[in-house]
Amino acid sequence: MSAGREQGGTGDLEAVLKEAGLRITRQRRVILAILAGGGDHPDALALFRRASRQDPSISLSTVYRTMKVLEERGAIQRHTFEGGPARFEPADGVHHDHLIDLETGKVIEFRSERIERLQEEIAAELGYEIVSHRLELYGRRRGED
Amino acid sequence: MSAGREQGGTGDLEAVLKEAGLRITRQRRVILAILAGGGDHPDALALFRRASRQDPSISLSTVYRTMKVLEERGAIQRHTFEGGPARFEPADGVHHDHLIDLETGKVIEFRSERIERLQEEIAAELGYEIVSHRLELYGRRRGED
DNA sequence: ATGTATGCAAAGAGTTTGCAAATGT
DNA sequence: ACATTTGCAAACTCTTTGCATACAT
Repeated sequence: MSAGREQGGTGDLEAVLKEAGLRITRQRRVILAILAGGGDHPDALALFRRASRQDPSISLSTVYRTMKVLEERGAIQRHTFEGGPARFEPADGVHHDHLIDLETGKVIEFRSERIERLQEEIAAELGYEIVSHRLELYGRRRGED
Repeated sequence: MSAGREQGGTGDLEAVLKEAGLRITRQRRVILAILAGGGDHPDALALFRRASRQDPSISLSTVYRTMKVLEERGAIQRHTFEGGPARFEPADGVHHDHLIDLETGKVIEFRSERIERLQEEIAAELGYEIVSHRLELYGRRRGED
């Protein structure tokens, strides 16, 4: 099992847009920078608030539209954790799962080859092939409370 | 790994309400029977439509309210699969995970002790204890398409 | 110059809630 | 009898969309 995340450069996401023939607008530049630099998993509203600080003209619609475009290109991932709104993170190529701290909402990433393999086996036994999957652990720090 | 579900009797859910000092109304009786007898994972609207057939006076609010009450008592589970609305199933005591057929939306239940154990290990390594978790495989039948 | 992206306001899906009337115990 | 539950409509949260204007290329 492994945990942690590598910071992707800001340019990665802009490159995705450029290569798709899409435009790098002032708003998108701001949003992408936040997404690439945050290292966390903000929802649309959080993104909007952070972006507004740098450019008060940005609208929530643009945040959503930008997320949609990036998601379609596979440049970001959209997660819908229990209950809450969708949260976004830059796709770092390697699939990983999430542990959500129930007190703080903080998200810890991890990856387990063994679990990945087991999932494949299970799907195969049931006669299926996996297209995608989602493993989320909701927990609290040990020795708290 | 194991798959399948056992049918719980209709009385189970009514008993939960009774023991909680809540009332068994005509509407609840209908909704609970559908839930217990369906063997599937209907969303609120599906539940509402099926219930309406037996009792056209039932409202969607009542479906939602009934789900909430049962969920609070741990008698049912609420799942929010990718994108869609919440879907409900009677809690059969033993935790299980889900494989969702992407073509049909059908849900197959399974349980893997090994995965359960691995999850615990991972959480422990990260310094957490698991409160709940969610493992969903999205796939398509092999040899199709 | 041209098509793309934007902000705004309105609409949409899913779910919850306030209220007065109905109903289970 | 009396608290609980109901149906209805309105409110709410999150997200998408139509449209006229602004902007990147």
